[in-house]
Amino acid sequence: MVKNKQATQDKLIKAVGEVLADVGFSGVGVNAVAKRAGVDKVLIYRYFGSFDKLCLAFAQSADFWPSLKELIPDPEVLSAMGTAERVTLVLKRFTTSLRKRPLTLEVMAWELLERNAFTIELENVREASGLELNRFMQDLSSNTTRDSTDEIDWLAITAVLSAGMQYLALRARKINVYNGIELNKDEGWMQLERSIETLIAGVTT
Amino acid sequence: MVKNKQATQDKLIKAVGEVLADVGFSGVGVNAVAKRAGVDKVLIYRYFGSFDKLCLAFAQSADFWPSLKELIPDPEVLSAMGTAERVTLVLKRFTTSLRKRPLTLEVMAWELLERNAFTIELENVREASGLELNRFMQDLSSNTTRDSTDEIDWLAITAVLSAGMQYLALRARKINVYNGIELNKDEGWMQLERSIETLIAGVTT
DNA sequence: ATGCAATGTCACCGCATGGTGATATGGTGT
DNA sequence: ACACCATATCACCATGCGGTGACATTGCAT
Repeated sequence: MVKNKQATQDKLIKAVGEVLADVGFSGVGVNAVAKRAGVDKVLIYRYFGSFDKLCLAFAQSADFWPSLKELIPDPEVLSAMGTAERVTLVLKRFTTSLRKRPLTLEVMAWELLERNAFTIELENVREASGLELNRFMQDLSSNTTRDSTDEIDWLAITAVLSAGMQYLALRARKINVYNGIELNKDEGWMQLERSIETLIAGVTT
Repeated sequence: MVKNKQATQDKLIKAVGEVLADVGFSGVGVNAVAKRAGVDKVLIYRYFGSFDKLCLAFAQSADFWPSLKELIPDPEVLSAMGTAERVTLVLKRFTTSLRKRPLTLEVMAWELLERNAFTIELENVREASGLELNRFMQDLSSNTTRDSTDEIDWLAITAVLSAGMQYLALRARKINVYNGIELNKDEGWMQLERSIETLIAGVTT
């Protein structure tokens, strides 16, 4: 038995993610996490105060949500595009980033059912990130030559489309088909991407 | 104490819905449902075999999912429209019908996290309903004069858009704002509907 | 009215959960 | 070497869960 507070804390935080990944949200609890960390559960209360606080620590530690620079590593490239192409590209990247994060998806699904430390924390990160992204996109737009797309409600349009891709990413975890689209195959997702292209392109013509 | 099998079964089935509505999915269990029905939980096992089967009975009893004739009570009106208007209208109706069903939304959210009697049954109903709807829409289209919209991937487009509205309906239960859209106000939803109009109209021009 | 199956009640089991107090053991400064 | 405090362990509690067997009551056919 080695005694090292920091290491134990880290083990606990890591264990939350592992349990979440292994057995899903329903298995995430004091006993399971402590067992997984190979540590007594009482340490959760000693070091984090409560289980919720531990969850919160985990939510802050991992990169749950696609960061701005993950979505837009190349602002100068984007700024050379028209609004439609730019929005399309970012939506695609957003979807891809999301699908790469099984833990985020698990918590996002959770978020639709319960409000707890996890979901509230993710919510905060997401809101901040969304605002940042919108601001960024607006800045890019204002640098672009003004065109016929100015009076379009991009906020609402991206809301519907990003919500759609999020929902499909969530469903894909459990169910393979939605409305005839095969969510378990890349072909299905390409089909969806093409739809987004078509939809957004149509708006600007 | 009155003895009436049928009445007791009905009480149990009804209680599932009440518990689900009151405390959400996490409270749905043998004990809570039996208590709510004012009946001993052993009767669940006697009459339904298992708790899952009771849930299944409930899922089948309620009108969980918008029926075809709820979405399209007026096929002759729709058949007089162009494809774009028709798809738009049905999508709007679909959204409205969904938002009126808090229990369905609860189970749909549940569905993204767990597969159980409830969610699997709803899944079946939904699949059947979706197929029926798609077939119906296709029939309507074939009655319409052929136009430039023929080669469009309507399946994928309606998938994205309906998925988006579903996700937003789910989120609206817990969180009031998404990407700047106020999901707790009718104005927000009208904004979303207008986006759908714009998007679909754009595709066909 | 009587007998008996159908219906409903109750008490209990094993198990897992979140949470806590007393206790043992390791690391560290003197 | 010792003492001491932070660190970690263990045993335990109350509670709620799904599930089951033994028992009481009702209603109905004879």
